[in-house]
Amino acid sequence: MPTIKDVARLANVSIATVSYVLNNSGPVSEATRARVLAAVEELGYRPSIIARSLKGKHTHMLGFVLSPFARQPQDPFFNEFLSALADTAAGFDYHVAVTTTADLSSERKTYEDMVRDRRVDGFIVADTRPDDERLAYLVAAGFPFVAFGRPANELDFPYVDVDGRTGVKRAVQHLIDLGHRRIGLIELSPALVCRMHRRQGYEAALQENGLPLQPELIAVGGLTEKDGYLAMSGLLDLARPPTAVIAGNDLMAVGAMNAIRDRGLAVPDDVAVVGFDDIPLASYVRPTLSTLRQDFYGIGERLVRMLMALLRGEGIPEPQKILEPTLIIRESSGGALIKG
Amino acid sequence: MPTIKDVARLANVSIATVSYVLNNSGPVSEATRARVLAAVEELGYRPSIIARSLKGKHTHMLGFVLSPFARQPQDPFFNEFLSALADTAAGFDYHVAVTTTADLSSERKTYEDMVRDRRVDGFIVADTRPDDERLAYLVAAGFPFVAFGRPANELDFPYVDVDGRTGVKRAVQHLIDLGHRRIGLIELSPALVCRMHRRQGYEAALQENGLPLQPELIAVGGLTEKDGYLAMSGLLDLARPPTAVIAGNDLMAVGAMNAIRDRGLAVPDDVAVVGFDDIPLASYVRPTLSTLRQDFYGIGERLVRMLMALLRGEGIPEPQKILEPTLIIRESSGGALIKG
DNA sequence: TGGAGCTACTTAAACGTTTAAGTTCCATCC
DNA sequence: GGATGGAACTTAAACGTTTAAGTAGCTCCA
Repeated sequence: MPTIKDVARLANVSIATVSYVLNNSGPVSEATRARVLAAVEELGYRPSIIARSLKGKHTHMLGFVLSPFARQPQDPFFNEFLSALADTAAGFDYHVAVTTTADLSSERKTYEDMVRDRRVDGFIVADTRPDDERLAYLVAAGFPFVAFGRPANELDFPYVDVDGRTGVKRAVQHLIDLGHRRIGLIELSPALVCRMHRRQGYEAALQENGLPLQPELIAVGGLTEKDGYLAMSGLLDLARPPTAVIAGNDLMAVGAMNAIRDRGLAVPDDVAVVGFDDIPLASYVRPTLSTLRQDFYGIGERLVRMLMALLRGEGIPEPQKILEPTLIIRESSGGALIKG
Repeated sequence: MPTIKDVARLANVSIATVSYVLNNSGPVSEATRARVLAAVEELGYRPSIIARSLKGKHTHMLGFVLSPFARQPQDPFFNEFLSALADTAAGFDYHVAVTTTADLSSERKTYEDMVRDRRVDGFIVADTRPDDERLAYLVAAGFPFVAFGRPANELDFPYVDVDGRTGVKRAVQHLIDLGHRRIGLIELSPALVCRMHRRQGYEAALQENGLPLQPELIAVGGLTEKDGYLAMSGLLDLARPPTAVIAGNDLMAVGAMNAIRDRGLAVPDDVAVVGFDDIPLASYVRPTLSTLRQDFYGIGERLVRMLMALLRGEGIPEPQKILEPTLIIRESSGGALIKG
């Protein structure tokens, strides 16, 4: 591996001049520049980012820590999101370092270690939580980061979030328009901030349509297919079960569909189902799943751009961006039938 | 951020002594050791891996490049696999750097860049291919790596692979035992080495049972649900369609099930289906999918251990390890019915 | 009594960059 | 014609480690 010294020797200049040429950071004559560049080419020289990092105080690495939730291999969000992170970072000559945490209790330590070891220049944090230790730590430490999701409290940091309130409201309206009056909600895990906004959208839609809020129709869900299955089973055990249900994510929606079918009932004829996310599974499953689409790739891309701006000390145009999810009507809500 | 100098000053020793204490690499008296350790503790000192890397020539980073195939967000393999990589690497104080490539043509360059920039100490390569440029380059460059998948040619490197031949053979036998005589095969993309072994397993099983090999029952598949759907549609268009089919992966198996259902036929009564992988989807889908389970997490873990041994210059106990997939019998093959 | 041979250190060079500070040379100006 | 200034360089320090080489002091033995 040739170093800057080899280049300098070959081009008959000092290493400083080579550095100036490479970084366009000093006055160099055209002739010398050409000579240096030729030497670089001939040797196939590439500067060592390690040496560069030692001087420059940055690692050209972005950190992404898989939360104990996201580590559940069922969660396909992470696939598309991480591709977006890596893709976009590459455009800035950055890479993404992925880490895991065994459990919630060691999570904070993982972040601390990454910061103290100066492994990364900044973090992308996903799935904000109420009382989020990660956010609290990073804000307190003044370490650069951006998040997918709003804070539950008044912490100030750049984020991108999806407007779950509007999304769910729209989905409930869709079901109401189809004639449903008893609409259930299978909630996301309380460990996620976005659960609150979705609940608000549910309540707002009922209220606007003069429908009563019936607490028994709101089921504590979770994240996985099994969570959705169990929650739906509970709803079906009700004296008067709902005729439609909205799930906190597609995985739980599929679980709900399975629970409905296992009771000998049909989707959407007996119970209509709407999910949230639009993971690939939503279109594989039969009946295909109506859902609220989140553009995970686009969100990841936007987050990296925000973080890069932050690292460069440039201003972030829209430091707190809320995106609208789009309602995708497929078979499971029965909406397509009405239209056809 | 305190440096080794601060520790040395506080402990009243030279920086070399601090380094010796930290690395257990020199003779130090107990008293001095205690003093240094106390100073480290008091300052919250952590060595800079960057400075360490500059001296030591290693980055404590492992590289994983998402291939243009795996980047298809449908592919859930990558989820579990990457978690395993990150988890296991963390145990060795290593991290995983994830990169993407836009297309096949730029893939080799991505590896070259990572190597020349000394970004990582070694690579984990997934999904080996016939004429694999990545493997050819890494072997030629003498850069440390391990692979998930065998080479198609005679390249020598450490790998873990799954015995697709035995797996598929067992699945075909399972279908034959259930009475099937016309068994179709929806193949994986020809871009994957493992396609060949699975085909061999298919042919071997037919031969052992005295069944003729009927080329029209072998469909060119691919990777996605859609590929499986199209391939199955083609098989169903045959004058005498198969009564059972094995797909190269679960995604295509689900596509095949959807194609069968969309024709008004039933799984497994009209056509039995077996997949490969056992991704979470396999148990969500109805009927649940019989499949050959690959332990992606275990494979990732093993690969990292192999790579670490390689980097440390230790010998690798089983440098070319073939794992057996296990046949998971669920509803889609009709096998559970017979048992019940 | 004067090494030899240890232990327990310290000194200083090295890793490959960036960059502040210095040097040389030449053109320009009063 | 000497000062001024700028262009085009070079020198050397610095980033935070590791480690080879050096040194001081001690014990032990011939």
